[in-house]
Amino acid sequence: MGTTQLESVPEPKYWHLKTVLSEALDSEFTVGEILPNERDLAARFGVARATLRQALEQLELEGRLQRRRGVGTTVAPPRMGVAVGPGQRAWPGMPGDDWQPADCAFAVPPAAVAAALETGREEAVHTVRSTRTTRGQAVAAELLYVPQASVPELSAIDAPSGPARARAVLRELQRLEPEGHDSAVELGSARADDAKELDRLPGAPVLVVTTRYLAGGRTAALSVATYRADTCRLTFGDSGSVRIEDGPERRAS
Amino acid sequence: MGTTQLESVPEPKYWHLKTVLSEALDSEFTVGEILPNERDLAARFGVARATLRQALEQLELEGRLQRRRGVGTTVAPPRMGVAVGPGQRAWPGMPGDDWQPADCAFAVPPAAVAAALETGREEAVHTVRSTRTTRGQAVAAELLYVPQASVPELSAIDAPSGPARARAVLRELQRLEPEGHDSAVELGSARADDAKELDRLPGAPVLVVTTRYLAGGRTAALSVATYRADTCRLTFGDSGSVRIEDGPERRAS
DNA sequence: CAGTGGTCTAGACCACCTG
DNA sequence: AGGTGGTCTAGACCACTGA
Repeated sequence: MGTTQLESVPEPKYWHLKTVLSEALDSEFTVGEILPNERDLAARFGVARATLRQALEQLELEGRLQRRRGVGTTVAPPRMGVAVGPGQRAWPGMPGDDWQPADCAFAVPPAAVAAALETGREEAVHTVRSTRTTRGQAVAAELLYVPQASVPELSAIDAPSGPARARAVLRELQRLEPEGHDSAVELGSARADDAKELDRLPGAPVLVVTTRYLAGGRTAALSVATYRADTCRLTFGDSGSVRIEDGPERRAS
Repeated sequence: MGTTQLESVPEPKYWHLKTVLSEALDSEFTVGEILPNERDLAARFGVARATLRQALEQLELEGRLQRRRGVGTTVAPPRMGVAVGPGQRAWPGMPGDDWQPADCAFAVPPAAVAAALETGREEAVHTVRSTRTTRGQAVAAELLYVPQASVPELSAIDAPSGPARARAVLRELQRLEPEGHDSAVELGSARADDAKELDRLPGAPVLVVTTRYLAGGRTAALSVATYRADTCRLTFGDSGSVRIEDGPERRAS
């Protein structure tokens, strides 16, 4: 059959829509500008609102848009680079980092954490909750798990919880000799509590950075940090960060 | 008003559904097992198919499920750790890495890449396309941009494209004195070509690792590697990788 | 060819924010 | 109170896989 198949693989509407919108964002909008609302946009492009939303969701995932319920959709600024490698917070609680301890508890951690710490299944550990703020915006929430064995000097007679306790745990931790650390990054979705701290809805995409701190031949502490995937670019490395502007210049129409 | 508000913030159906399914996956399914189809599941839970799909999408994003059109939904194995830091491919083309060069072109790169390489806006660079395979599965697709200035010995008289050319570029690159590199990780969605190589649909969530290779005080090469976010956990660090099993044991029902 | 997940529609109501 | 994005429904058709 000599039929040449032009456009034999029609791309989905939402995909085409995303491309069109993306180009419009580059050429006709400035950072912070608000877009027309979803119902208007859908009508303008002649698609159902759900289809338009599929395109907007992708653009938000890529950090191009920011949507807030009750407010509207705005053009997002370029993602900010956030250092997570050596040099930045080589050891938890180092001065000068932008982490703010918020609270502390002494409780049995999730089984996965207990396994990594090599503690018993029912053994309680110090759990420090912190928040990382960059340029005035909360970008990450962290849970730091510290076995009692790592901070033997720490007595339970002080406040068993609260910010003061959190700082006490970090202070003790710093007295150990750091022997290094290693990290892993993976995609996740924000739990309800993390979402609240990050000013996002539950289920928002996040980059989960799991870091193991080594001292005395053991895992002295384990950090699980949850970064906003929409606004952050995590930088690793020994000599500054890669600075790739993401796309053509953004101009007003 | 003394009305205590129990359940004043009812969680969305899809969120509750996700929790229920997640627990079921832990307790009643084994890795690789196929779930009932979406229409059956939706009926079983008494929700619309779109709502059920919202829950499945989240679970897939978290690497718990794997869905394939025409086939079905299966329980995904734990994510595999993939090393992207020092030690693994300290310099592109090192022997023993699991990257496979596929092709090469000599073309003008995207503006963002040209800026990072500090090349002219219209200056063509060598562009090597590679694929990374781990345990028999394609996990990443990479574009490596190499300015002509980094490989001056390379003449254009050999094959201007193809796998042989790709290897030639990498070979020349290895002759430079590596001075380090730095990387950044961010969330993205797969372009059509990357999606095809990774056996995913366009728009699938990916982790984009941008690495700048330094030599002679300049950026000698720039790598943009696209990793499957659903199946990969990227590991960095100097002493092995963190191995966090993600959740309770998985058993058959 | 039957069955799967992927796309799309046209509605409805809800939660949240701001004036 | 009015407008925004977020959730949900009950359908329909399409693209792909495998027997």
